[in-house]
Amino acid sequence: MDALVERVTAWFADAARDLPWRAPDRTPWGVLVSEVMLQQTPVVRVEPVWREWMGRWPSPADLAAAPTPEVLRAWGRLGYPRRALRLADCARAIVERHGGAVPSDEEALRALPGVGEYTAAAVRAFAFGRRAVVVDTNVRRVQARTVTGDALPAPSYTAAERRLATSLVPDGDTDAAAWAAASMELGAVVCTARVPRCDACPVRDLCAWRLAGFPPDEHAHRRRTQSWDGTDRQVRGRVMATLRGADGPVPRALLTDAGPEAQLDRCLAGLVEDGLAETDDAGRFMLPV
DNA sequence: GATGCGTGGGA
DNA sequence: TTCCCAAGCAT
Repeated sequence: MDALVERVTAWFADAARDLPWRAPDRTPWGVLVSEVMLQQTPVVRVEPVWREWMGRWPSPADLAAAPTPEVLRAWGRLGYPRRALRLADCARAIVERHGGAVPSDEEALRALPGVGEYTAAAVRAFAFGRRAVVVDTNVRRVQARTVTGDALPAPSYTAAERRLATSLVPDGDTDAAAWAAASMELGAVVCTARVPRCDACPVRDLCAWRLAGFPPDEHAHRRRTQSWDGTDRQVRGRVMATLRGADGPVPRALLTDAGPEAQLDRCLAGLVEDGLAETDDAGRFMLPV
């Protein structure tokens, strides 16, 4: 197991992508912002938004004071706009609870809006260089293949995976943080889900999945292909795109292209409920002030 | 523990 | 074209 960690870490020292939230002048806040934006959203789409965002709101206090419509417009088309609201809530919580400085304690991080097990660990490791068990979808896949010998991890994160991940993390802060970054990077650029680049892998000779002859994914039948066409998500996305692009309040009549009447009303109510939209006295819709 | 939640690009 | 899926979280 040591060889796995050492070699992946050594590989990373050379192969790491040059990302702005990894720059020497990065801040804990910048790291936190990147982690939230990267929740289910690819690096290539996050990078330009992150740069714009950090130029505009370089500290938690800056974002805490930002008007919500500007926050939602700056979030743009990253997807899951509730993350933008939570990030603003998170900024306010950091100001109120921590004097405007991102905490390094994992429990305090976990208590922030939009920060779960993964993000708290990632911020601790990447922003503060401290030891943490950082397990994202990349790490799960790398573990599943190199150690367990499976093509892909189970659909949901298991206790066994957490135990294995914990056992792999080196003792010291520096080594642990390096392993976190390296294992994620390997999964992101080499040990990819669809077409892994095994010839570029630093640990192909010890990979349990390869040594077993690349057995197929045993969970394939359980991986539900998430339908998209006609979903509330699609309708909500269309409504939000319209509201972001509008200068002022939008009459409901201008939103009917988003979906069937009943579904539209359900989605509008949901967006208001979620704090992503508001109505005025005339019943028009807009981004929440 | 299962669901709901956006979006766009690559195979 | 269709399908898959990308640094998860909250409920």
